Amino acid sequence: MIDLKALRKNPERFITGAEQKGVDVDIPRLVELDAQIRALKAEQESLRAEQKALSKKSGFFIGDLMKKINNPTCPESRKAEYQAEVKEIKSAPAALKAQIQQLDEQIATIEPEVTTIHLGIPQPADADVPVGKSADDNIERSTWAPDWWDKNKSFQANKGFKPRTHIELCAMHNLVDYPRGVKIAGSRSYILTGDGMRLHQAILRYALDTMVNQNGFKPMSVPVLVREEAMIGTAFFPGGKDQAYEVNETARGGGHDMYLTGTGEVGLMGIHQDEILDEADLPLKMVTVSTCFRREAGAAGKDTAGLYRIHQFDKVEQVIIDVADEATSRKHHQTMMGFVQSLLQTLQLPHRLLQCCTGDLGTKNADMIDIECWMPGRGDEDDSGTPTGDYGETHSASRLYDYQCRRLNMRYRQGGDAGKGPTTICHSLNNTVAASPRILIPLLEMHQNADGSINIPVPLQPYMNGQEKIS
RNA sequence: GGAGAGGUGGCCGAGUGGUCGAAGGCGCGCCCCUGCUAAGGGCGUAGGCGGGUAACUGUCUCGAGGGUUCGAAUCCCUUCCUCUCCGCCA
Repeated sequence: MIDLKALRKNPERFITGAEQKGVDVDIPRLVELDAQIRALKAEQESLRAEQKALSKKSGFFIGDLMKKINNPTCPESRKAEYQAEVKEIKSAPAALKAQIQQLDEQIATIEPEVTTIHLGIPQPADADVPVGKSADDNIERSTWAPDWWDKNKSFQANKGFKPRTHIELCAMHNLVDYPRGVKIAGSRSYILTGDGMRLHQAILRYALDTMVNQNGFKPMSVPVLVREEAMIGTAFFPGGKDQAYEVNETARGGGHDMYLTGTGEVGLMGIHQDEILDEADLPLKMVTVSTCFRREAGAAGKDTAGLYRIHQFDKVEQVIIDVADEATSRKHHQTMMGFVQSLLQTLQLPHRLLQCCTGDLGTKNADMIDIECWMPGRGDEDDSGTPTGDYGETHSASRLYDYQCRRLNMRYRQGGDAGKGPTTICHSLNNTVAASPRILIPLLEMHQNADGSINIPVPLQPYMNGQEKIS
């Protein structure tokens, strides 16, 4: 959610920002309605002030008269007299009341539209984010590959044999059971079996442990079934509503519909919703591992085979909540990406950093860097029917300034809730640490041997009881 | 699922229709007093929105939403949440 004060001051900035992100939102309309609503409220407030003053002045008189009237010993003739007096005293505030109510109605007709437009305005991208329409306009910033891999050569040229896709490798070693997954849960479902499940757990645990033990993040277990407020607060709703599974509890008499989260970010960011944090406690660095649910609406037919695009997966997610300072936010962004890069390096996975263009940022981000791993089984096939490989997104690092925390009403100041001085809305960032089973794709494909066996990267071996190979 | 109790400021806790944004206590901050640690005294201590360069000021908020009333923390309705007991249960 953007700052309305900032909008009043400089609507052009937000209009341009929305255009660059390809978001259709009527900002001039909001500016107009905002002015209207403020004028109405100002008028209403002055009426209220008058009403209150009158009420304070006459309250005791009325109370006193009412007591006399209600007294059984009061003669009827006096009662009528008192009643007339009460009626007169009441007439002035009563008239104000009607006016106030009328203004209330006017405000109520405008307010929903204001809220709808307000929530729909995207955070303008930072000036250094390239302007573009779609993922095609994203820009590669850097690449990394282990010594034994030359990214300019084919898989065969690098390793001396043709690659099997992760689908073939999974079938070969019984790592995944797709048909039974589909039987249970429908398309895009799967069952990790045996070493598949072990490897999945190993990478998650390795990622979590690294963040906690080496990088100082606090591990959290958070709800994945949440209220709509949490989805709106974290800015996934209203825009992404069709991407989330809905648990329709109201239809069966429950209090609230619930939603399954598509990322642990929702739970982590929701923790301190509506709180005033102590500046001394910042930054908050938290990590969670959670199951993520995504409907993948609109992706029909895309990446249907394998583990790439699925409805349910597990993800280790990192977030940082800190003071409202651009330089600090930018620094955190780099640091968080650094954690991912070194993780991928220890796993010997070639990858690149991709600067997302304005059109690919999503509404809430001022900046977003995707990290993509090289997946030999993706991409076009050559003449012999062998895939030529391609990068596939495995991580996404977002920088949001105060856009998300404003919605969450998450603030900080000296001394926290009981402290003094002005409150400031926090800045937030989030970044994938590892999402599995998608990360298994490059892991299996890059570490396969000519005979189809798969080397388990050294850091994961302790999590697999010392096992070095899947064969 | 059944029965009951309750939601007030950072915390505890008063307040059942009128000057209550809310007594009192704790905590916290500043100051004073006091020659050791301790104790005492004074003042100050909610957030949002709007207006003002500012001092300041208007308004809203006592779980949430709605209603009654000239006036609601206080009355009515709805709802959410928490706690206790029973049942069930990973």
